[in-house]
Amino acid sequence: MSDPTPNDAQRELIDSTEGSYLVDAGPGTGKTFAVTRRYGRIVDRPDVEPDDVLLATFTRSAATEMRERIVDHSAYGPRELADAPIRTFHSHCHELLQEHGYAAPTHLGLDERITGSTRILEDELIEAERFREFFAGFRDDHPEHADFYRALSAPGELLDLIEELASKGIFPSTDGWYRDGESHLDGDFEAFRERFDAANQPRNDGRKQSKLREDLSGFGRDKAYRPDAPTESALRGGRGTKRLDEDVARQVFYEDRSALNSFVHDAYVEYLRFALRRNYLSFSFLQLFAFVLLCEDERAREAAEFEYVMVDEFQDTSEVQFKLALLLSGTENLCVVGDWKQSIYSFQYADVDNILEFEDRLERFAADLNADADRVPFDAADPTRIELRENYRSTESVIDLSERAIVTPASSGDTVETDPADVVGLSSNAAFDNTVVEGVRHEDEHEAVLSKVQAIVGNDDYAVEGEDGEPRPPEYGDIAVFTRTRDYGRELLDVGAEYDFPLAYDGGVELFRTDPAKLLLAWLRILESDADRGWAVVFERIGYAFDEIDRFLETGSYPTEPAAFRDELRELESVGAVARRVLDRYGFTGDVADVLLHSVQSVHDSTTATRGELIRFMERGVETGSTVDVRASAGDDAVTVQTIHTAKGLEYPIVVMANMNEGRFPPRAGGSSVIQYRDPVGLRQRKIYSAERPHPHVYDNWRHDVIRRCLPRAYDEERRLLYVAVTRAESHVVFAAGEDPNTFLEELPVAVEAIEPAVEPLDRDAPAEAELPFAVTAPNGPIGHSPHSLMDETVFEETGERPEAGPEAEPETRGMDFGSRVHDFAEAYALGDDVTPSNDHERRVVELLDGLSGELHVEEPVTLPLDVDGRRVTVSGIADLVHVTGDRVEVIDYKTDATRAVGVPEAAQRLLPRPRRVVRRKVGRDEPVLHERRVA
DNA sequence: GCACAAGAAGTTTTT
DNA sequence: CTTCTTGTGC
Repeated sequence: MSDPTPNDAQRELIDSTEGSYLVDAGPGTGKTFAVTRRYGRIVDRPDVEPDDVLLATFTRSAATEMRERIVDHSAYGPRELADAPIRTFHSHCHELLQEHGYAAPTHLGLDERITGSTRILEDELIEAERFREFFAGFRDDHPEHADFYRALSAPGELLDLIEELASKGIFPSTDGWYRDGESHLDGDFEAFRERFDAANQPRNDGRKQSKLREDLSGFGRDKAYRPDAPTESALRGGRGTKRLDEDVARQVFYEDRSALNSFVHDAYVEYLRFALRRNYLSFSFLQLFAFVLLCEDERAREAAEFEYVMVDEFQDTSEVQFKLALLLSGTENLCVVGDWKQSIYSFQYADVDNILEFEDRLERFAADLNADADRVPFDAADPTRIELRENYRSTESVIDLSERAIVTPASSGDTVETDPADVVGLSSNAAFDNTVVEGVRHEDEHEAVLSKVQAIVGNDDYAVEGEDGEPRPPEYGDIAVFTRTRDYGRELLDVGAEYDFPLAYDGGVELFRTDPAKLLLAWLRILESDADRGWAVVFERIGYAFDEIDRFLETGSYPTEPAAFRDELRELESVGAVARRVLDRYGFTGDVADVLLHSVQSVHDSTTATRGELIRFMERGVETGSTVDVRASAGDDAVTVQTIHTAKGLEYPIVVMANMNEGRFPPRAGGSSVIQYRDPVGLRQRKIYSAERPHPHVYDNWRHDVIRRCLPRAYDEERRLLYVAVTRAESHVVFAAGEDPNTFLEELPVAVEAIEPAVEPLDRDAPAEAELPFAVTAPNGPIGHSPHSLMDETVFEETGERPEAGPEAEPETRGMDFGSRVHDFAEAYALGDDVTPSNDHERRVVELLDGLSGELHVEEPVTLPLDVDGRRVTVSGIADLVHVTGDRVEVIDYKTDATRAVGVPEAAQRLLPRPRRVVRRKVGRDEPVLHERRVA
């Protein structure tokens, strides 16, 4: 890739070892090459040892790669560099705490200690479990925060908030907030007012109302505000008014948030204590304590300081990581390397302003850290900027396209702030430029992609550079298909499997929604309680018809073979052994099965969960769609299918950017959290619960509704995503869309051709989507939907007046407790168990369920719009199985174990989904890479 | 050209 | 929860 002889800019970076540097290193500019050479140059000096130089990376694999390349080019061998500080921020913090961190918690007022046995909890799923456990105890101990428990829909929401605060360096202490944390929570009115004013400017020379006023059209509709909220017309003024009153900024910014602050504080600090007592630290807390340690313990700081600090992929760092880099710098020799255009990890708390506003932040953070002690250099830092402009990967045409992409609007109302002139332009080093940039379009998107790929393979028009530097016709392995979402990738894989198309998926799989997981869950349920919901799955898998299954379950006399297998499982000691036997029984041997085994085993080991808890853990995994990574090994001549995020850092001769057919973009994850932190307004609450009324009542926060429209969502990250995708390509870029190309595709200089997919489907009758495109009538009531929805306020809204009177002694009957109790009741009732309602809520549930008789529209996952008293209520859940026999279709929801059989209109029968094909793929001998995480 | 309302359709990414 | 579309009315 990059030439062994550095170009001028690389030379400058390599040679400039003293002082502060901000390096703009675009894709393919030989960044790793230059950074590793720079490192080598520094440590090869007689007075410098590897221990004097910190090279911080974002990922372990990047650290490994750096280390290897340094070994190749410096006087040091692998052994001498084995312990050199070339690491991720996280592992360095770990190291630091091991060495000096024993008393770190005391600086926050905590009595607990960090010891050699304190473990790092890497697994987010397990952390979520732990947090759930913590929060249950916290609720019991702190009844004073009851209003907030009602406000949260799940504890995970609070964990997310805590992690976000930690990523920004906002920490609690036992008697308040650490350093100036509280001021961040309170926000910055002046900064907010600037944004308010910007959004409140009338447009078109004053002829048109401000964006803010327009967005607030319909203010309060479908909302329940407290009585002190202004009416829509009071807020917006009468018709023809062009802007909101200036004073609104003040009104919405200032509200009493002391109870909120104190709730978040208490939960935060107690969770820190809980984690320490359980002897574990999460990734975020690792950084939190490292920061506190370096701030408070001068001796530790001095011992931890480096003469040289380099940070790779700086665009991916969080605020706290930036500050850690400063604290770890004993001199001004700080060099950060990155590319703001490739910052696509904001959900991971990466803060693109670290690099975009590097100079400002450097000055500000250094001043903050030095406010009450002399902690870091950089008092008068004047960082030098170095720009790497030579691109060794892509053709000029591809680079041009990418530089258009980074300034292309994502939607019609989107304004691009970036000035094209501010983008550091790259120049290509490619031997030849035969680049094809084109778009294809057909409503059968997947087929369109596949047939386009077929048209490219072996086609000289799409020649790529061979090993010898000469053009050669492309192969499958030269092509990568990128998508923004995992789902699209999996769909493409499913379609590809029908044609035996050589596709290799690389990325996350929704583990607990796979067949192996469902069967394992079923057997665990059988072992736990001989549960019908377990047996039903097992019998269905064997192939029994539903009436037969019903008979088994009713009589309790099971076929001998599965019953014998159950007895065999009962003999096994460990859950791991059970899992292995179950997976063996069904011949699940692929990557998914391996990862499942590992996952189940590790959860069980590390939380000492009982089997029952493991079952609930898996159930939650099904509900939340937890994913684990499965990486296909390269080598085979196959097209790589992956998300853009997964593809970052990689390169392919030909890139197909699929799924370019959505003009709209999804709301930001976390946007729906009830309690959230946002710059510059601090901690805010979207919904407010109040115990003042006889029945605790939920109000929407009108202030929040105004505030959030002053902080509009920017599409910069979508643009950066597109930029990352395009710059992966060496030679050719193809965009693929469905019927309607999105704004990106329309705005880019790409000819989009409507094509006829040439891949002949094996089965013309197979529907493109697993959906029953017809309405069916529910035979007798409620069975078959998830009672989850009964937690939903709308159900109560829709079914009549909310309960006014009631036992006042139950202030916590709403919110989570209420939800789960009603859920349990509803589930039991829906399943026909012999339960009788014991309070008004449950009576209401019975009334609701009995009253359901409307039309059912079944999809997968299921969304069931039901008519209740002529009004529409949406009830959702997951259908695990759509079973088709002849002219009947049966829908099962494993969670409720509910089944529903309905007749299918003849005309619709050919549209029925076929049983889902299990796609299994060889992934070579490599161990599957396991990265578990939650998906909100 | 602008204001306003209502409906429809989209509903992540993962070190 | 957001954006886009459509239709009505000033």
